[in-house]
Amino acid sequence: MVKITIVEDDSLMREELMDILQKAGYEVMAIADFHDVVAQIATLAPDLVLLDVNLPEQSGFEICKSLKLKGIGPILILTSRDKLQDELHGLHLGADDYLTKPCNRDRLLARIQNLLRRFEGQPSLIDGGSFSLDPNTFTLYKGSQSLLLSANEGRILLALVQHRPEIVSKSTLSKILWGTDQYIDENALQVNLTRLRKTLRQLNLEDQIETIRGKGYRLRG
Amino acid sequence: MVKITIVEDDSLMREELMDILQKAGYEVMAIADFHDVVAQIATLAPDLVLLDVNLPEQSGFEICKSLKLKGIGPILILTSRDKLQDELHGLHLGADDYLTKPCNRDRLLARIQNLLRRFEGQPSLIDGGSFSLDPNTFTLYKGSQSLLLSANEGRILLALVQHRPEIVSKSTLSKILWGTDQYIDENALQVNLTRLRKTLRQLNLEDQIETIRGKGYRLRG
DNA sequence: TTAACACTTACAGTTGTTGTAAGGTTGGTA
DNA sequence: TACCAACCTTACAACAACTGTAAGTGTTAA
Repeated sequence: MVKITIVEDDSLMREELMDILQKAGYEVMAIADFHDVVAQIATLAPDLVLLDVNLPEQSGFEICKSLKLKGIGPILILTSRDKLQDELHGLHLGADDYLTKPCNRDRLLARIQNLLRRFEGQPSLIDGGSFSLDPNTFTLYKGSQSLLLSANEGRILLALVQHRPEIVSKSTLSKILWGTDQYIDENALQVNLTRLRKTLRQLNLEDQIETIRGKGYRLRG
Repeated sequence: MVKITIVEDDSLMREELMDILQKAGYEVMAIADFHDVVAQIATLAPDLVLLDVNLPEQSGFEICKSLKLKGIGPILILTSRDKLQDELHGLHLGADDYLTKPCNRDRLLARIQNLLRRFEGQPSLIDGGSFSLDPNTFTLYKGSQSLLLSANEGRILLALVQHRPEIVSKSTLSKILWGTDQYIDENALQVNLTRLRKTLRQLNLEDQIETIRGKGYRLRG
């Protein structure tokens, strides 16, 4: 069941939206308390957020920005009038789509469907700053390019991405590769790092991995 | 340099769009010949397509659909009036955003920026209906799951996806795998199909490939 | 200058991918 | 029901990719 969270202070409008969405088969939750909206939404973990920009406590734009920073899903912004400034502002803050009130039922549902489709089929890639990594198949993406990492390359890079931008010790990497940090084969690890760097060179990402002498490795950014 | 391709038959409008985009720092290319637009765009490999739906030769919607099937995106659709039906139709065909003409300069640029940002980190996956395929690494995605196909498996599935839902003949597949349809090794192809199906079973996608006796294979949907 | 640390390259064992071969199953037709 | 062509499955060996080992060459900081 697809979950949608509505953030709208006008109770009449809110009821109408809930009604439309529920009849369309969505599981709808509305925010009633406008303190700390971002935390509430994060807890609800909806598949889509319907966000009015005119709110009592906090600007909808602020909320939009915070949600995007937390990597929370598609956001459809609602605004009362066709304010161009509002629209531009919202888009720049990372809103995924924009709709003016009062809104046509079919248009609303079409926009929502479109957003959900866009995000649903998307794999859950891990953000590495200037690239993304599929943690499952170790497919590496940069812009529209993609390439495959071998199992060892992928496991090392994944560890680095997950700890970014902190240092990952050799013993940690050793544990990841061979399940133990007891008897580290320093050289084997080294060879695998060389191989990873060589592969990353294909996407001009070689200098992303930084060596911290005596400590380990880390990803820039 | 970000490349944008404009598909617009009204030369006045086209010039204006080109001017706006060039002044904004984009590398702009316009389609002049409206035969086989999709192939032209594929060759240009733009970072974004600005597509008018009212075209002489072929419907903009058809082009939109074909582009999406080829994994080319993002697509910003232009339409003359605020036709709700056009908008809904476009969104359902996978357009990524929608704008009415005549369009405000700032709004156009904001929409484009937004689309580019959205797609920047994103890999260009090809939509296979209930799954997506990275045409480069042959990584297969379904929901949040992903797995890797071998080279042969990937090439077969890619061909099927690109022709969906039409039938792909054995000789076509043979040409894709071995560069020739002259001396088809029916059995070798068959074995590769069995292997692909077996792999797809892991994501419950096995029955996606349908056998058309005497003709070839096709993807459902 | 030196010793510890970091990096590179080549080689061989292992694993995964692919075409071949041989036999089984299915579906339309008489 | 019996037949045949089309389709499917499995096992095997040749081939390519990945990985650890070994034996070196650079680099850094005291």
